[in-house]
Amino acid sequence: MTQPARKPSRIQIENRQRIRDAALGLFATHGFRGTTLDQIAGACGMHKPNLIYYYDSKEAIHIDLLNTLMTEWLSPLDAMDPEGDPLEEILEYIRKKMEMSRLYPRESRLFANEIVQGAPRMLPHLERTLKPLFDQQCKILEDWMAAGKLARMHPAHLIFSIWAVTQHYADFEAQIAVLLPGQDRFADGADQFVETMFRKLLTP
Amino acid sequence: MTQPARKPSRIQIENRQRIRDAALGLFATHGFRGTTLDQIAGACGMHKPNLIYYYDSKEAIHIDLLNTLMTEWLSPLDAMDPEGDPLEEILEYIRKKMEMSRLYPRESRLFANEIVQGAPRMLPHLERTLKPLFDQQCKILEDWMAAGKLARMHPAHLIFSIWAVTQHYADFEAQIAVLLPGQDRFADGADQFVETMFRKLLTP
DNA sequence: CACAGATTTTACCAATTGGTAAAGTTACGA
DNA sequence: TCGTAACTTTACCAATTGGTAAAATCTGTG
Repeated sequence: MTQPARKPSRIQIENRQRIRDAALGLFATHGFRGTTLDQIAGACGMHKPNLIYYYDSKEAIHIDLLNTLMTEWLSPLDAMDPEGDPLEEILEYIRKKMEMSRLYPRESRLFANEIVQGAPRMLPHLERTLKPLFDQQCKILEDWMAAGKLARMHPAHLIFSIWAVTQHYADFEAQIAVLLPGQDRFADGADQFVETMFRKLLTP
Repeated sequence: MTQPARKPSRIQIENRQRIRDAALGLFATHGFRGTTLDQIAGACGMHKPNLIYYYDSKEAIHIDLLNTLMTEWLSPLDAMDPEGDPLEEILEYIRKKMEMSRLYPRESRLFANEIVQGAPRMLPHLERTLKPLFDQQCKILEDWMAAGKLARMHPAHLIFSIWAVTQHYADFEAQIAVLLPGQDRFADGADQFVETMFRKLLTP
């Protein structure tokens, strides 16, 4: 499966990174089929066959991106502490998600693309990795609500709404840019709005 | 621009509709470049050159879909009445948006695809059609807040959050299906959660 | 029915695209 | 510094794809 085998050389590490970086932006905006190997090659100053030297196929690049995405993407959710202050734990999670939309919009859009298209290459990942984590966090939320520390609501839909609102700023950036022109979409009040919104929702 | 010219015959009307219906589903899930004319032809039981008989090009089909989408998509937003009860007007808008996610997920995903990819064919539409309507609705919201009928908040971000949460159920359906398996994603409590969420947020 | 125009089908084409073969070049340890 | 393995480049290919030409067929109307 992996191609040149054993110890990746310095050049291999660097060039694979260059390829991933170029491919990430292209896949995120044009989708998998909308991106050509020539585009990726051009974006990272390499020749097409050189890509295939580092990755078996175009699909292999995509899969590699989705794999690394999956782990890094979920880390903030994993960090919620059942022993911490419920409201602050959730608000901190929301802050991290907003920061990710600001710093890594390409990753957010890559994920959005994959899910909108029915998650053809991610369904197993979602089942094996996301689902258990999701269930676990739902349980934590339920316990907090049962203890009266949070307003009662459907925990799954709460998580969905957090994902929806925070990722919207990355995924629908083009639309927001039209509707709030000239403004910094984040500095402008998005963070404050989102924090206020969920604080109001969650306070018992 | 338009091809066969004057009065569209019965057959033309029917077949264009068949083409649009097939293309909508395919564009929504595979994106523009990820969809082939052969796929569209196969999905509506026609031959490829027959599509070109009714539409000048693949792009013409896509543009036609986006045009009709744009008008139908915005109609619920347009229906908000400045004279009505603020909370009920907004909640009714939210209900309509949830219903649209339930009834027309393909349209929602087509729109999402287009925006995630930077709205290459919709930017003018967004500027000319959506922006004025958006500004007008923001003004209405501001007036309601100034009159103390709604909690004070940034009206633009309020609208974004409504769009984000309601469209999430259509656009991320594949993810939700994994996380809430076997359940009807809408009947299960999405509507109730969303209504409660925004009622709590908006109540002064 | 007859027939003109509308519609459908078959055969085809040029460009693009993912990928390969193999020759050339570079980096690096002995 | 020399040789070999790692890396890069050039040329190429088969399949796919958007689209065309034109023959075949169908439809509605006088």
